[in-house]
Amino acid sequence: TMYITVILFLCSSVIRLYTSHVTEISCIKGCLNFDPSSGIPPLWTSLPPEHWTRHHVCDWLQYCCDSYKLDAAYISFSHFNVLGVQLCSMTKEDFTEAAGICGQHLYSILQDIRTNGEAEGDTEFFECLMWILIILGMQSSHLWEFLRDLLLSSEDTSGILDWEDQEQGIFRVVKSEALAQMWGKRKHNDRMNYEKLSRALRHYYKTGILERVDRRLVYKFGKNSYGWH
DNA sequence: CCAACGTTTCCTGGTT
DNA sequence: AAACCAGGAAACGTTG
Repeated sequence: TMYITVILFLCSSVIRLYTSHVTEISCIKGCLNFDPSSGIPPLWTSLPPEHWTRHHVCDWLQYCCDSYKLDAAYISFSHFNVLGVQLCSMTKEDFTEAAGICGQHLYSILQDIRTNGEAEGDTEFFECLMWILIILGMQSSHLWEFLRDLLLSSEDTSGILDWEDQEQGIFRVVKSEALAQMWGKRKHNDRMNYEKLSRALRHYYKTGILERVDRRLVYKFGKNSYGWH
């Protein structure tokens, strides 16, 4: 239970963080600079260049050669048998001496990483996490999960949806149309409204996902829902 | 291509 | 009167 709760919390936070920036999964795929099917991204991507070991520097060179189609024959690898700190202190001239025209490319790539370093490391981390969640099929796409995650998130939901009694799983829809808009956004459907959302919720009564509460805009999680305690 | 699933859309009629 | 609620019926998109 603890494990599931932690995973659910992580999922909802990461997904919410992401859906606010990215509208489509394909977008996320496009942002990634590594092939998810071949495993995790190289370690150096999550570290600032200043902290790279000789090995990281080597990996980075290899990556640059592959990704930017640089000819390794022009690169004097002995010049790059250095620590990250030393690599960062190298001037553009040093790079040119070590790898000619490729050196200038490498120099600008490195400077780019250094300037965007922190943020890139962060987004990279979340992209990676996001991918893992998608691969594990943990992106909740069902309406009741969407509501549950919204209720569970510490994020300010601007009083759109609130617990009435979390122990019993009773919650209240505060701003019905705003909620419908959020759901519509998630499903890329701008024609969504509370009339239709509530119809979908009423379908849940027969499957035990929700139980009826005879109060306007109040719903209750049923025995076939989980993760809201 | 099929079928099941989870809605989405539309609707009629009733309640607060 | 506006906003909700109850479900039937059928269309729809995704997934297995």
